[in-house]
Amino acid sequence: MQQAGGEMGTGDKENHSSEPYRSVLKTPLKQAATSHSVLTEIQPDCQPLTTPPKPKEILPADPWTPTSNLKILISAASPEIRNREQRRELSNSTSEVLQAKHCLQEHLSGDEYEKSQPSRKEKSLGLLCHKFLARYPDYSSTAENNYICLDEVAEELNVERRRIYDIVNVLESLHMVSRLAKNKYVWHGRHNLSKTLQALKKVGEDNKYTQQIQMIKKREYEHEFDFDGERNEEMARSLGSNEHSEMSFVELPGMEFRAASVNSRKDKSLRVMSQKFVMLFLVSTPQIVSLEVAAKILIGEDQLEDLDKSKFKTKIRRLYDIANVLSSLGLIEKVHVAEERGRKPAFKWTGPEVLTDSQDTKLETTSTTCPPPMSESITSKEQCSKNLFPSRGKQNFTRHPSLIKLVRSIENDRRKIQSAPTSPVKISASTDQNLSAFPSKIAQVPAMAKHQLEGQSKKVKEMKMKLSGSALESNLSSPEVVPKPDLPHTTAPSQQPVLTQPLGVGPLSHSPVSPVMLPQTPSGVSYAIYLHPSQAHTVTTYSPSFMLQPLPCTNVTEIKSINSKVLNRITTEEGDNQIATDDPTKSSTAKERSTIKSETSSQQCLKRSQALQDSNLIKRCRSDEESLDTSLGESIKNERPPSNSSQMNHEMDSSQEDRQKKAKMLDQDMAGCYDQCKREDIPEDEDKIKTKQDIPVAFAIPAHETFFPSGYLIALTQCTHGNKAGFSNKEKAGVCSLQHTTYSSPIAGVIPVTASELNAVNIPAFHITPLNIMLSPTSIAAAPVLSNPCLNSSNTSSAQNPSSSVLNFTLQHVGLIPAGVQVPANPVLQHVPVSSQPENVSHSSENRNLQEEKPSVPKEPQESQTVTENFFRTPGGPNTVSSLSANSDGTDRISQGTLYIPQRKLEVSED
DNA sequence: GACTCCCGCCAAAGC
DNA sequence: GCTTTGGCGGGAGTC
Repeated sequence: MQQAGGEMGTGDKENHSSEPYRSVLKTPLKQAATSHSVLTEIQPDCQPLTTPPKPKEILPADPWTPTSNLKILISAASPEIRNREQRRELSNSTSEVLQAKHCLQEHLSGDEYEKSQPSRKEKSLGLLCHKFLARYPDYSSTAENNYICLDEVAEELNVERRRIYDIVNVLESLHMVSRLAKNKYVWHGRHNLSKTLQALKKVGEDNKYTQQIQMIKKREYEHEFDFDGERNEEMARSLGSNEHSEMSFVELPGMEFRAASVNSRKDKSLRVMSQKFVMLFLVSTPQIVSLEVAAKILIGEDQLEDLDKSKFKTKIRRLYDIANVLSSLGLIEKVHVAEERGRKPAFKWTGPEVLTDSQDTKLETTSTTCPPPMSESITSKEQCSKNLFPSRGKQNFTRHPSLIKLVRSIENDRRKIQSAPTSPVKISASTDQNLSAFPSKIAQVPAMAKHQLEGQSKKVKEMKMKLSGSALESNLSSPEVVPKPDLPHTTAPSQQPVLTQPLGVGPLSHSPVSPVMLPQTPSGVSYAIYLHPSQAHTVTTYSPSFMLQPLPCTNVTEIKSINSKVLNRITTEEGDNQIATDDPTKSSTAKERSTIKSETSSQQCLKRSQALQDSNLIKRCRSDEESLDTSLGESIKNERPPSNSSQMNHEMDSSQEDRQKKAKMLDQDMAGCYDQCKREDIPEDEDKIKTKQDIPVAFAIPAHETFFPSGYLIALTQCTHGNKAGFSNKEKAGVCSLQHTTYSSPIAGVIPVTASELNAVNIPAFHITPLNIMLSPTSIAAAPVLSNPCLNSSNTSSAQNPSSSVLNFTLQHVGLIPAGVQVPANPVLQHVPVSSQPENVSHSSENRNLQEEKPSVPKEPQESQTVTENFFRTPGGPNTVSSLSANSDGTDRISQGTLYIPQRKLEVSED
């Protein structure tokens, strides 16, 4: 009896006032312990665990047993059983319940009684939510009683009303329920879920949650390594002053909250938190959000400066509450992401895929979710959007000027080059909200296959094998034509969606190297940057807009090969799972990542940096020579129906045919090389942690650069073993991979090549010798992960200052000059304008296992060259970059040297 | 020891 | 003034 009194005493006031008997039913272990302690305290000589005096009350007909509570729980989970039990239970009087409980306590020892109680898990909010949801249909009908009385529900579920509030609040955030009146809610089910998710995603994009996540991760990294305190503060201020801090609850038209109370504490409301939490998933790619990041973002929106442990812990608690409900809804799933300091809790979005574009709501529903209407009116969305930020002028985000330029340029190029309906460009929608002008439907496609591809390294290997075989058989000169692995998720007729997506990383990857997905360019080229935690911040901080050299997205094999062999790793600090799209290749990359020596990466990075200049030069040249355009169009034609290539098709001449033949031959060589690479033993261990010194290197390339040289794909897709003379098999493989990557890339022209290099290789005047970059422990390397070969749209504005090597290559392939002839480098090419997209850099912390273990190509240091921070910028502004040769001897060649990326120094050597 | 998250205190808002 | 809501954080249970 005293125990009962003690329990009552510990109940909250609402229990006292309105739910007296309910508190009796709740049987947390904690209460037992409390009762015990109370007894001990009040009656020191009382045997806490001894069976209390048996009351003389009549034993209940249905005595409680150790499994009685479980039965109740089970019945609650099953609507039929639940209702039956509930009816029976409700028919019982309060006294009977008390008697039952007392009886149970009487018959069980303390331990037994505890064991008889539902375990902690059985009382979890998630299970409770399941029970709650079981009461109502997923899709309510008017015929049903959809009203929810909190008191009744609480009673029926034998929980405090407080817990019901937790559930209802989250459901409210998804507009699955709405408050009708005091203690009264209306059940909507999932009817509005698609709309809500769409709205949330839109809001999340508008709020630049992607960037916020990037910043958070950047801060984490910087804080962890204590790199730059000032920058940390700056970042903190940036986040703390985030204009989105005032974001209010997202409402759907017609579903505004009726009660003012819902907005009274909205700033910290579980509803708002829930919506923000969901937003993070919807805008992230892969759709995995760690609790830590989510909590920091949510806190940051409140008061970053007040960030302390207690607040953080509280936020985490709330996020767990929300996550439990969302998990019950089948929207998320708990996972863990491995980090250097151990694994961290995270959640993966398992709900319907949400597209923000028009008709757009493509929902891959979960087992419990029925597909909502496929289309939502834009008007509705706009209304919703207005609702979301009724009073926030700041909500209108403008595209960065550089992006506007880029978009325009790309659009122009697209009109010129891409006319086919199946144009890859269309498929590769930008995931960057800043590039919202480009529908991102396609960008979402990769995510759809994420789950299927995750953890399927075997599949990836098989795909690689297929690709390799295909490559051998392929007569296509362009990597784009390489048969692409069957992607289960690809629903679009065009091949690009999945493949053109940036090489994502397995969401669960936990390598210290954080893969960062760079925002896709409007043309759809996506990039992934793998960041080493210790270097993540460097590049992005000051070169926010640089982009990685795109790799052909045609197949996984290429990517893998690149990652494992050539160390095309991109290290930027910004961006974590944001823009990275879920690509099947991603998982393969993450899982098959092998360690690579930084030297090799450095080499390639350096090369690419130079290539960047070259690409610009090519662009410039292209504007002067139609032949270049023809070449570009030709490459495109190879993978498109002639009828669709309006501008390109009419210019097939003998020189082009010649080039195509060359391309075929080279492709075969490439395939062989590729095969070789494929055979190499590539570690699949994702968890191998690299030392900070073992820095993956990748080269960041301005976004513009990635678009340009698409027209030269044909010539660049080749890889000849002869070029690798002097290299070991692995080295050859690496070189081949590099070449493959480089050449097959639409931006092949971006790859820097010196005249001497051209002489050294047999490949069509365009060979890239592996560069060895010696990275300091803190240096950053970025590697192209994936490119969209289909995205041939080039930015003429960015075509500037090409290097002689590229020019030679171009001219040779165009037939303007003999293969052996070399055109002198143009010393004028010192600065290459590049578009910056700082805000677009994404960072994926979940995918950090990208460091390769494979030995890198031996470095052969020669000369040194210093590249300033401005490497990614030009004096003209954020959209330009200084060439690598800015501090060199005036030539456009980089044979060896030090590459400085924002406060990071890269030791570059060349073979 | 860290992670989870149940539990209920208690204050704000609602009626 | 009572009730409803729900923010919040202690601390127990779990891993």
